[in-house]
Amino acid sequence: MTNIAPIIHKTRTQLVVEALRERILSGEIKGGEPLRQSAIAEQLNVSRIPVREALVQLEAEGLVNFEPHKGATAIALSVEQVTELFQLRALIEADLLARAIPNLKPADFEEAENVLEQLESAFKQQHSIASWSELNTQFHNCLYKAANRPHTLDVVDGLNTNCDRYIRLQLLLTGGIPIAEREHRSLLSLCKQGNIPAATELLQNHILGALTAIKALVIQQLK
Amino acid sequence: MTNIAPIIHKTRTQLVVEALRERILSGEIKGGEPLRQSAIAEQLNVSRIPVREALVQLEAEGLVNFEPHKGATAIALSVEQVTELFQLRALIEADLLARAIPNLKPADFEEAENVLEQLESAFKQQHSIASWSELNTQFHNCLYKAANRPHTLDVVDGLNTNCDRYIRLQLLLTGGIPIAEREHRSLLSLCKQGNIPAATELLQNHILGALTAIKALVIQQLK
DNA sequence: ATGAATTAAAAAATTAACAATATTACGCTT
DNA sequence: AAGCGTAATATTGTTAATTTTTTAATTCAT
Repeated sequence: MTNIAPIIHKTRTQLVVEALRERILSGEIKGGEPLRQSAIAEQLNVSRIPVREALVQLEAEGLVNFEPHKGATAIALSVEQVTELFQLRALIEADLLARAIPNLKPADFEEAENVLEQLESAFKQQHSIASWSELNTQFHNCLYKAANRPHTLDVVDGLNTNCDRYIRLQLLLTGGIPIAEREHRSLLSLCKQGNIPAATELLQNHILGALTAIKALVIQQLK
Repeated sequence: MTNIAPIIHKTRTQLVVEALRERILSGEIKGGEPLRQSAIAEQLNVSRIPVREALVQLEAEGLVNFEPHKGATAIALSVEQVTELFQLRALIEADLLARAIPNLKPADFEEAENVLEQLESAFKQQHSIASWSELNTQFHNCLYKAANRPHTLDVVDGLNTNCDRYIRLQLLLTGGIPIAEREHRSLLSLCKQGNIPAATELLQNHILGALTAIKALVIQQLK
Protein backbone atom coordinates (compact mmCIF):
# COMPACT_ATOMS: atom_id res chain seq x y z
CA MET A 1 0.00 0.00 0.00
CA THR A 2 2.55 2.56 -1.09
CA ASN A 3 0.91 5.91 -0.92
CA ILE A 4 1.73 7.72 -4.11
CA ALA A 5 2.13 11.37 -3.36
CA PRO A 6 -0.53 13.16 -5.35
CA ILE A 7 0.59 15.96 -7.59
CA ILE A 8 -0.66 18.88 -5.62
CA HIS A 9 -1.26 22.11 -7.37
CA LYS A 10 -1.23 24.56 -4.56
CA THR A 11 -3.09 27.76 -5.12
CA ARG A 12 -1.43 31.02 -4.25
CA THR A 13 -3.86 31.45 -1.39
CA GLN A 14 -2.74 28.17 0.14
CA LEU A 15 0.90 29.13 -0.21
CA VAL A 16 0.27 32.42 1.53
CA VAL A 17 -1.71 30.70 4.29
CA GLU A 18 1.14 28.29 4.95
CA ALA A 19 3.81 30.95 4.86
CA LEU A 20 1.97 33.23 7.26
CA ARG A 21 0.88 30.43 9.58
CA GLU A 22 4.45 29.22 9.92
CA ARG A 23 5.71 32.74 10.60
CA ILE A 24 3.11 33.29 13.27
CA LEU A 25 3.59 29.90 14.92
CA SER A 26 7.36 30.20 14.89
CA GLY A 27 7.14 33.56 16.57
CA GLU A 28 8.69 35.40 13.64
CA ILE A 29 5.51 37.43 13.50
CA LYS A 30 4.56 38.48 17.00
CA GLY A 31 1.11 38.83 18.51
CA GLY A 32 -0.47 42.17 17.79
CA GLU A 33 1.74 42.84 14.82
CA PRO A 34 -0.16 44.35 11.88
CA LEU A 35 -0.17 42.37 8.65
CA ARG A 36 -0.14 44.75 5.70
CA GLN A 37 -1.66 43.23 2.62
CA SER A 38 0.53 44.98 0.09
CA ALA A 39 3.73 44.27 1.99
CA ILE A 40 2.93 40.56 2.23
CA ALA A 41 1.85 40.46 -1.40
CA GLU A 42 5.14 41.98 -2.47
CA GLN A 43 7.25 39.69 -0.28
CA LEU A 44 5.58 36.55 -1.59
CA ASN A 45 5.29 37.72 -5.18
CA VAL A 46 1.53 37.49 -5.45
CA SER A 47 -1.22 40.02 -5.79
CA ARG A 48 -3.27 41.19 -2.83
CA ILE A 49 -6.33 39.01 -3.46
CA PRO A 50 -4.72 35.71 -2.43
CA VAL A 51 -3.28 37.52 0.58
CA ARG A 52 -6.74 38.72 1.58
CA GLU A 53 -8.19 35.25 1.19
CA ALA A 54 -5.35 33.81 3.23
CA LEU A 55 -6.03 36.34 5.96
CA VAL A 56 -9.72 35.46 6.26
CA GLN A 57 -8.73 31.80 6.41
CA LEU A 58 -6.21 32.48 9.14
CA GLU A 59 -8.79 34.50 10.99
CA ALA A 60 -11.02 31.43 10.99
CA GLU A 61 -8.11 29.46 12.42
CA GLY A 62 -7.88 31.97 15.23
CA LEU A 63 -4.38 33.09 14.31
CA VAL A 64 -5.33 36.47 12.90
CA ASN A 65 -7.76 39.22 13.70
CA PHE A 66 -9.28 40.86 10.64
CA GLU A 67 -11.23 44.05 11.14
CA PRO A 68 -13.05 45.63 8.22
CA HIS A 69 -11.21 48.61 6.78
CA LYS A 70 -8.61 48.40 9.49
CA GLY A 71 -6.71 45.37 8.39
CA ALA A 72 -5.32 42.26 9.98
CA THR A 73 -3.14 41.72 13.03
CA ALA A 74 -1.60 38.55 14.42
CA ILE A 75 -3.51 37.38 17.47
CA ALA A 76 -1.87 37.79 20.86
CA LEU A 77 -2.88 35.20 23.43
CA SER A 78 -2.90 36.00 27.11
CA VAL A 79 -2.00 33.41 29.74
CA GLU A 80 -5.70 33.09 30.55
CA GLN A 81 -6.52 32.33 26.95
CA VAL A 82 -3.78 29.74 26.63
CA THR A 83 -5.07 28.15 29.82
CA GLU A 84 -8.54 28.00 28.35
CA LEU A 85 -7.29 26.38 25.16
CA PHE A 86 -5.35 23.70 26.99
CA GLN A 87 -8.19 22.90 29.35
CA LEU A 88 -10.61 22.61 26.47
CA ARG A 89 -8.16 20.32 24.72
CA ALA A 90 -7.94 18.17 27.84
CA LEU A 91 -11.72 17.86 27.98
CA ILE A 92 -12.25 16.99 24.33
CA GLU A 93 -9.18 14.84 23.79
CA ALA A 94 -9.92 12.72 26.83
CA ASP A 95 -13.39 12.10 25.46
CA LEU A 96 -11.94 11.22 22.06
CA LEU A 97 -9.43 8.82 23.51
CA ALA A 98 -12.06 7.08 25.65
CA ARG A 99 -14.18 6.52 22.55
CA ALA A 100 -11.20 5.42 20.49
CA ILE A 101 -9.62 2.85 22.78
CA PRO A 102 -12.23 0.09 22.30
CA ASN A 103 -11.81 0.44 18.53
CA LEU A 104 -8.03 0.49 18.35
CA LYS A 105 -6.63 -2.25 16.09
CA PRO A 106 -3.10 -3.68 15.88
CA ALA A 107 -2.54 -1.65 12.72
CA ASP A 108 -3.23 1.52 14.69
CA PHE A 109 -0.68 0.58 17.33
CA GLU A 110 1.86 -0.09 14.64
CA GLU A 111 1.26 3.26 13.08
CA ALA A 112 1.52 4.96 16.45
CA GLU A 113 4.83 3.22 17.20
CA ASN A 114 6.07 4.26 13.83
CA VAL A 115 5.27 7.91 14.45
CA LEU A 116 6.84 7.69 17.89
CA GLU A 117 10.08 6.47 16.39
CA GLN A 118 10.07 9.26 13.88
CA LEU A 119 9.46 11.66 16.74
CA GLU A 120 12.42 10.36 18.65
CA SER A 121 14.75 10.47 15.71
CA ALA A 122 13.50 13.93 14.83
CA PHE A 123 14.50 15.03 18.30
CA LYS A 124 17.92 13.37 18.18
CA GLN A 125 18.73 14.74 14.78
CA GLN A 126 17.95 18.24 15.93
CA HIS A 127 15.23 18.52 13.37
CA SER A 128 13.26 21.68 13.32
CA ILE A 129 10.73 22.19 16.08
CA ALA A 130 8.08 22.60 13.39
CA SER A 131 8.36 19.01 12.24
CA TRP A 132 8.49 17.70 15.82
CA SER A 133 5.29 19.57 16.48
CA GLU A 134 3.65 18.12 13.39
CA LEU A 135 4.64 14.58 14.31
CA ASN A 136 3.37 15.17 17.81
CA THR A 137 -0.16 15.97 16.62
CA GLN A 138 0.12 13.11 14.16
CA PHE A 139 0.76 10.72 17.05
CA HIS A 140 -2.21 11.99 18.99
CA ASN A 141 -4.52 12.00 15.98
CA CYS A 142 -3.48 8.49 15.13
CA LEU A 143 -4.89 7.34 18.47
CA TYR A 144 -7.97 9.54 18.21
CA LYS A 145 -9.04 8.65 14.72
CA ALA A 146 -10.39 5.28 15.85
CA ALA A 147 -13.03 7.25 17.73
CA ASN A 148 -14.64 7.96 14.35
CA ARG A 149 -15.25 11.59 15.17
CA PRO A 150 -14.01 13.58 12.21
CA HIS A 151 -15.56 16.88 13.21
CA THR A 152 -14.35 16.62 16.78
CA LEU A 153 -10.90 15.88 15.45
CA ASP A 154 -11.10 19.03 13.35
CA VAL A 155 -11.94 21.06 16.43
CA VAL A 156 -9.00 19.55 18.29
CA ASP A 157 -6.69 20.27 15.38
CA GLY A 158 -7.86 23.86 15.40
CA LEU A 159 -7.13 24.19 19.10
CA ASN A 160 -3.74 22.65 18.53
CA THR A 161 -2.63 25.14 15.92
CA ASN A 162 -3.55 27.85 18.37
CA CYS A 163 -1.55 26.23 21.13
CA ASP A 164 1.35 25.47 18.86
CA ARG A 165 3.23 28.70 19.36
CA TYR A 166 3.41 28.05 23.07
CA ILE A 167 4.14 24.37 22.77
CA ARG A 168 7.11 25.20 20.55
CA LEU A 169 8.27 27.79 23.01
CA GLN A 170 8.14 25.26 25.80
CA LEU A 171 9.95 22.58 23.83
CA LEU A 172 12.65 25.01 22.81
CA LEU A 173 13.34 26.58 26.16
CA THR A 174 12.76 23.69 28.53
CA GLY A 175 13.51 20.02 28.50
CA GLY A 176 9.95 19.32 27.45
CA ILE A 177 10.63 16.79 24.74
CA PRO A 178 11.99 13.84 26.78
CA ILE A 179 9.10 14.17 29.21
CA ALA A 180 6.61 14.20 26.38
CA GLU A 181 8.21 11.15 24.83
CA ARG A 182 8.11 9.16 28.04
CA GLU A 183 4.46 10.06 28.44
CA HIS A 184 3.73 9.08 24.86
CA ARG A 185 5.16 5.62 25.48
CA SER A 186 3.13 5.13 28.65
CA LEU A 187 0.03 6.39 26.94
CA LEU A 188 0.45 3.96 24.10
CA SER A 189 0.91 1.02 26.44
CA LEU A 190 -2.17 1.95 28.47
CA CYS A 191 -4.12 2.08 25.23
CA LYS A 192 -2.88 -1.36 24.31
CA GLN A 193 -4.07 -2.63 27.68
CA GLY A 194 -7.46 -1.04 27.01
CA ASN A 195 -7.27 0.75 30.33
CA ILE A 196 -9.56 3.68 29.58
CA PRO A 197 -9.58 5.44 32.97
CA ALA A 198 -5.80 5.34 33.34
CA ALA A 199 -5.20 6.37 29.74
CA THR A 200 -7.54 9.35 29.83
CA GLU A 201 -6.12 10.49 33.13
CA LEU A 202 -2.57 10.28 31.83
CA LEU A 203 -3.60 12.17 28.72
CA GLN A 204 -5.14 14.95 30.76
CA ASN A 205 -2.03 15.19 32.89
CA HIS A 206 0.07 15.18 29.73
CA ILE A 207 -1.84 18.16 28.37
CA LEU A 208 -2.23 20.08 31.61
CA GLY A 209 1.38 19.40 32.57
CA ALA A 210 2.52 21.12 29.41
CA LEU A 211 0.25 24.01 30.31
CA THR A 212 1.89 24.34 33.74
CA ALA A 213 5.33 24.36 32.17
CA ILE A 214 4.29 27.05 29.72
CA LYS A 215 2.78 29.18 32.44
CA ALA A 216 5.98 28.96 34.48
CA LEU A 217 7.93 29.98 31.41
CA VAL A 218 5.76 32.99 30.68
CA ILE A 219 5.85 34.19 34.27
CA GLN A 220 9.61 33.85 34.30
CA GLN A 221 9.89 35.88 31.11
CA LEU A 222 7.85 38.66 32.61
CA LYS A 223 10.29 39.06 35.48
CA MET B 1 -27.07 52.77 29.61
CA THR B 2 -28.86 53.13 26.32
CA ASN B 3 -26.84 51.27 23.81
CA ILE B 4 -26.48 53.45 20.77
CA ALA B 5 -26.57 51.26 17.70
CA PRO B 6 -23.21 51.69 16.00
CA ILE B 7 -23.21 52.74 12.39
CA ILE B 8 -22.14 49.53 10.80
CA HIS B 9 -20.45 49.67 7.50
CA LYS B 10 -20.92 46.20 6.21
CA THR B 11 -18.55 45.07 3.56
CA ARG B 12 -19.87 43.23 0.54
CA THR B 13 -18.15 40.09 1.78
CA GLN B 14 -20.10 40.23 5.03
CA LEU B 15 -23.35 40.73 3.17
CA VAL B 16 -22.65 37.72 0.98
CA VAL B 17 -21.70 35.62 4.02
CA GLU B 18 -24.97 36.45 5.73
CA ALA B 19 -27.07 35.88 2.66
CA LEU B 20 -25.52 32.50 1.91
CA ARG B 21 -25.49 31.37 5.53
CA GLU B 22 -29.18 32.11 5.88
CA ARG B 23 -29.99 30.28 2.66
CA ILE B 24 -28.06 27.22 3.74
CA LEU B 25 -29.44 27.16 7.26
CA SER B 26 -33.01 27.67 6.07
CA GLY B 27 -32.65 24.78 3.69
CA GLU B 28 -33.15 26.93 0.62
CA ILE B 29 -29.74 25.76 -0.51
CA LYS B 30 -29.51 22.03 0.03
CA GLY B 31 -26.52 19.98 1.07
CA GLY B 32 -24.28 19.02 -1.80
CA GLU B 33 -25.58 21.80 -4.02
CA PRO B 34 -22.80 23.52 -5.97
CA LEU B 35 -22.35 27.22 -5.34
CA ARG B 36 -21.26 28.90 -8.55
CA GLN B 37 -19.30 32.03 -7.89
CA SER B 38 -20.50 33.95 -10.92
CA ALA B 39 -24.14 33.06 -10.36
CA ILE B 40 -24.03 34.22 -6.75
CA ALA B 41 -22.15 37.35 -7.71
CA GLU B 42 -24.80 38.21 -10.26
CA GLN B 43 -27.71 37.48 -7.93
CA LEU B 44 -26.32 39.67 -5.16
CA ASN B 45 -25.00 42.38 -7.45
CA VAL B 46 -21.39 42.14 -6.42
CA SER B 47 -18.25 41.01 -8.15
CA ARG B 48 -16.83 37.56 -7.65
CA ILE B 49 -14.07 38.51 -5.20
CA PRO B 50 -16.37 39.16 -2.22
CA VAL B 51 -18.17 35.95 -3.11
CA ARG B 52 -14.92 34.01 -2.97
CA GLU B 53 -13.99 35.57 0.36
CA ALA B 54 -17.44 34.75 1.70
CA LEU B 55 -17.03 31.16 0.59
CA VAL B 56 -13.73 30.67 2.38
CA GLN B 57 -15.31 32.16 5.49
CA LEU B 58 -18.27 29.81 5.23
CA GLU B 59 -15.92 26.92 4.69
CA ALA B 60 -14.29 27.78 8.01
CA GLU B 61 -17.74 27.74 9.59
CA GLY B 62 -18.23 24.24 8.26
CA LEU B 63 -21.17 25.18 6.08
CA VAL B 64 -19.38 24.95 2.77
CA ASN B 65 -16.81 22.73 1.15
CA PHE B 66 -14.36 24.60 -1.04
CA GLU B 67 -12.10 22.56 -3.28
CA PRO B 68 -9.40 24.33 -5.26
CA HIS B 69 -10.30 24.80 -8.91
CA LYS B 70 -13.47 22.80 -8.45
CA GLY B 71 -15.53 25.29 -6.55
CA ALA B 72 -17.75 25.26 -3.51
CA THR B 73 -20.66 23.09 -2.46
CA ALA B 74 -22.97 23.34 0.51
CA ILE B 75 -22.05 20.74 3.09
CA ALA B 76 -24.37 17.79 3.50
CA LEU B 77 -24.47 16.32 6.99
CA SER B 78 -25.18 12.66 7.54
CA VAL B 79 -27.08 11.41 10.58
CA GLU B 80 -23.78 10.22 12.05
CA GLN B 81 -22.26 13.64 11.67
CA VAL B 82 -25.22 15.38 13.25
CA THR B 83 -24.99 12.91 16.11
CA GLU B 84 -21.35 13.76 16.55
CA LEU B 85 -22.04 17.48 16.60
CA PHE B 86 -24.77 17.18 19.21
CA GLN B 87 -22.73 14.90 21.43
CA LEU B 88 -19.78 17.25 21.27
CA ARG B 89 -22.07 20.12 22.16
CA ALA B 90 -23.37 18.15 25.14
CA LEU B 91 -19.83 17.56 26.37
CA ILE B 92 -18.60 21.13 26.01
CA GLU B 93 -21.76 22.94 27.04
CA ALA B 94 -22.10 20.87 30.20
CA ASP B 95 -18.54 21.82 31.11
CA LEU B 96 -19.26 25.47 30.37
CA LEU B 97 -22.39 25.48 32.47
CA ALA B 98 -20.65 23.81 35.40
CA ARG B 99 -17.98 26.49 35.34
CA ALA B 100 -20.52 29.27 34.92
CA ILE B 101 -23.00 28.45 37.68
CA PRO B 102 -20.80 29.52 40.63
CA ASN B 103 -20.27 32.88 38.90
CA LEU B 104 -23.84 33.65 37.91
CA LYS B 105 -25.08 36.97 39.26
CA PRO B 106 -28.64 38.30 39.66
CA ALA B 107 -28.11 40.45 36.59
CA ASP B 108 -27.41 37.31 34.55
CA PHE B 109 -30.63 35.69 35.72
CA GLU B 110 -32.53 38.81 34.80
CA GLU B 111 -31.04 38.82 31.35
CA ALA B 112 -31.83 35.14 30.92
CA GLU B 113 -35.45 35.66 31.97
CA ASN B 114 -35.68 38.51 29.55
CA VAL B 115 -34.48 36.41 26.66
CA LEU B 116 -36.84 33.61 27.69
CA GLU B 117 -39.79 35.98 27.51
CA GLN B 118 -38.73 37.17 24.08
CA LEU B 119 -38.44 33.54 23.07
CA GLU B 120 -41.95 32.78 24.19
CA SER B 121 -43.46 35.78 22.50
CA ALA B 122 -41.50 35.02 19.35
CA PHE B 123 -43.11 31.61 19.35
CA LYS B 124 -46.62 32.92 19.97
CA GLN B 125 -46.34 35.60 17.33
CA GLN B 126 -45.30 33.05 14.76
CA HIS B 127 -42.05 34.82 14.28
CA SER B 128 -39.63 33.33 11.85
CA ILE B 129 -37.81 30.22 12.95
CA ALA B 130 -34.57 32.07 12.28
CA SER B 131 -35.16 34.57 15.06
CA TRP B 132 -36.33 31.86 17.47
CA SER B 133 -33.12 30.02 16.78
CA GLU B 134 -31.05 33.12 17.40
CA LEU B 135 -32.78 33.84 20.69
CA ASN B 136 -32.31 30.22 21.68
CA THR B 137 -28.52 30.42 21.38
CA GLN B 138 -28.66 33.82 23.06
CA PHE B 139 -30.33 32.23 26.09
CA HIS B 140 -27.75 29.49 26.30
CA ASN B 141 -24.82 31.85 25.81
CA CYS B 142 -26.18 34.17 28.46
CA LEU B 143 -25.78 31.35 30.98
CA TYR B 144 -22.43 30.24 29.62
CA LYS B 145 -20.72 33.58 29.46
CA ALA B 146 -20.23 33.66 33.24
CA ALA B 147 -17.81 30.78 32.72
CA ASN B 148 -15.37 33.31 31.27
CA ARG B 149 -14.39 31.07 28.41
CA PRO B 150 -14.57 33.17 25.28
CA HIS B 151 -12.80 30.72 23.00
CA THR B 152 -14.85 27.78 24.20
CA LEU B 153 -17.96 29.82 23.60
CA ASP B 154 -16.78 30.47 20.05
CA VAL B 155 -16.37 26.74 19.49
CA VAL B 156 -19.87 26.11 20.80
CA ASP B 157 -21.29 28.83 18.60
CA GLY B 158 -19.60 27.23 15.64
CA LEU B 159 -21.11 23.87 16.45
CA ASN B 160 -24.47 25.52 16.84
CA THR B 161 -24.51 27.09 13.41
CA ASN B 162 -23.78 23.67 12.01
CA CYS B 163 -26.62 22.11 13.97
CA ASP B 164 -28.96 24.94 13.18
CA ARG B 165 -30.39 23.52 9.97
CA TYR B 166 -31.55 20.44 11.82
CA ILE B 167 -32.75 22.28 14.87
CA ARG B 168 -34.92 24.45 12.63
CA LEU B 169 -36.24 21.38 10.88
CA GLN B 170 -37.17 19.81 14.17
CA LEU B 171 -38.84 22.95 15.48
CA LEU B 172 -40.82 23.36 12.29
CA LEU B 173 -42.01 19.82 11.86
CA THR B 174 -42.50 18.70 15.44
CA GLY B 175 -43.80 20.28 18.59
CA GLY B 176 -40.23 20.91 19.71
CA ILE B 177 -40.63 24.48 20.90
CA PRO B 178 -42.91 23.99 23.94
CA ILE B 179 -40.68 21.19 25.19
CA ALA B 180 -37.59 23.35 24.77
CA GLU B 181 -39.23 26.20 26.63
CA ARG B 182 -40.24 24.06 29.56
CA GLU B 183 -36.69 22.73 29.76
CA HIS B 184 -35.29 26.26 29.60
CA ARG B 185 -37.37 27.27 32.61
CA SER B 186 -36.25 24.26 34.62
CA LEU B 187 -32.66 24.82 33.63
CA LEU B 188 -32.78 28.42 34.74
CA SER B 189 -34.25 27.51 38.12
CA LEU B 190 -31.63 24.82 38.72
CA CYS B 191 -28.97 27.40 37.93
CA LYS B 192 -30.50 29.78 40.44
CA GLN B 193 -30.34 27.03 43.04
CA GLY B 194 -26.70 26.48 42.18
CA ASN B 195 -27.37 22.80 41.67
CA ILE B 196 -24.54 21.97 39.29
CA PRO B 197 -25.02 18.20 38.86
CA ALA B 198 -28.76 18.50 38.19
CA ALA B 199 -28.32 21.47 35.86
CA THR B 200 -25.63 19.86 33.74
CA GLU B 201 -27.58 16.63 33.52
CA LEU B 202 -30.71 18.46 32.42
CA LEU B 203 -28.70 20.38 29.86
CA GLN B 204 -27.24 17.20 28.41
CA ASN B 205 -30.70 15.67 28.19
CA HIS B 206 -31.96 18.87 26.61
CA ILE B 207 -29.35 18.65 23.88
CA LEU B 208 -29.42 14.89 23.36
CA GLY B 209 -33.23 14.87 23.45
CA ALA B 210 -33.29 17.25 20.52
CA LEU B 211 -30.88 14.93 18.74
CA THR B 212 -33.18 11.98 19.25
CA ALA B 213 -36.12 13.93 17.86
CA ILE B 214 -34.12 14.94 14.82
CA LYS B 215 -32.97 11.38 14.21
CA ALA B 216 -36.56 10.14 14.35
CA LEU B 217 -37.53 12.84 11.89
CA VAL B 218 -34.80 11.98 9.42
CA ILE B 219 -35.53 8.27 9.57
CA GLN B 220 -39.21 8.99 8.99
CA GLN B 221 -38.39 11.13 5.98
CA LEU B 222 -36.35 8.37 4.45
CA LYS B 223 -39.32 5.96 4.48
C1' DA C 1 -17.17 -0.36 -30.07
C1' DT C 2 -13.41 0.87 -26.46
C1' DG C 3 -10.04 3.73 -24.86
C1' DA C 4 -6.39 7.16 -25.15
C1' DA C 5 -5.28 11.78 -26.89
C1' DT C 6 -6.74 16.28 -28.23
C1' DT C 7 -9.47 20.14 -28.31
C1' DA C 8 -13.21 23.32 -26.84
C1' DA C 9 -15.89 25.22 -23.22
C1' DA C 10 -16.74 26.39 -18.49
C1' DA C 11 -15.30 27.67 -14.21
C1' DA C 12 -12.01 29.16 -10.98
C1' DA C 13 -7.68 31.74 -9.71
C1' DT C 14 -5.15 35.79 -10.31
C1' DT C 15 -3.86 40.32 -11.62
C1' DA C 16 -3.87 45.26 -12.04
C1' DA C 17 -6.58 49.35 -11.91
C1' DC C 18 -10.09 51.94 -9.33
C1' DA C 19 -13.16 53.39 -5.33
C1' DA C 20 -14.10 53.76 -0.52
C1' DT C 21 -12.50 54.09 4.11
C1' DA C 22 -9.51 55.10 7.91
C1' DT C 23 -5.35 57.26 9.75
C1' DT C 24 -2.26 60.85 10.13
C1' DA C 25 -0.56 65.49 9.87
C1' DC C 26 -1.43 70.06 9.77
C1' DG C 27 -3.41 74.51 10.50
C1' DC C 28 -7.00 77.01 12.77
C1' DT C 29 -9.74 78.69 16.64
C1' DT C 30 -10.13 79.54 21.37
C1' DA D 1 -0.98 75.26 24.36
C1' DA D 2 -5.22 72.19 23.90
C1' DG D 3 -8.85 70.79 21.17
C1' DC D 4 -11.35 70.70 16.88
C1' DG D 5 -11.90 70.40 11.97
C1' DT D 6 -9.94 69.70 7.41
C1' DA D 7 -6.79 68.08 3.97
C1' DA D 8 -3.29 64.67 2.61
C1' DT D 9 -1.82 59.97 2.74
C1' DA D 10 -1.90 55.22 3.44
C1' DT D 11 -4.54 51.17 3.46
C1' DT D 12 -8.29 48.51 2.56
C1' DG D 13 -12.37 47.03 -0.39
C1' DT D 14 -14.14 46.23 -5.02
C1' DT D 15 -14.44 45.72 -9.88
C1' DA D 16 -13.50 44.15 -14.53
C1' DA D 17 -10.31 41.86 -17.42
C1' DT D 18 -6.65 38.08 -17.96
C1' DT D 19 -4.62 33.69 -17.09
C1' DT D 20 -4.80 29.12 -15.52
C1' DT D 21 -7.01 24.88 -14.53
C1' DT D 22 -10.50 21.50 -14.88
C1' DT D 23 -14.25 19.16 -17.18
C1' DA D 24 -16.59 17.64 -21.28
C1' DA D 25 -16.88 16.58 -25.82
C1' DT D 26 -14.71 15.05 -29.93
C1' DT D 27 -11.43 12.76 -32.66
C1' DC D 28 -8.45 9.15 -33.85
C1' DA D 29 -6.26 4.71 -33.35
C1' DT D 30 -6.81 -0.03 -31.93
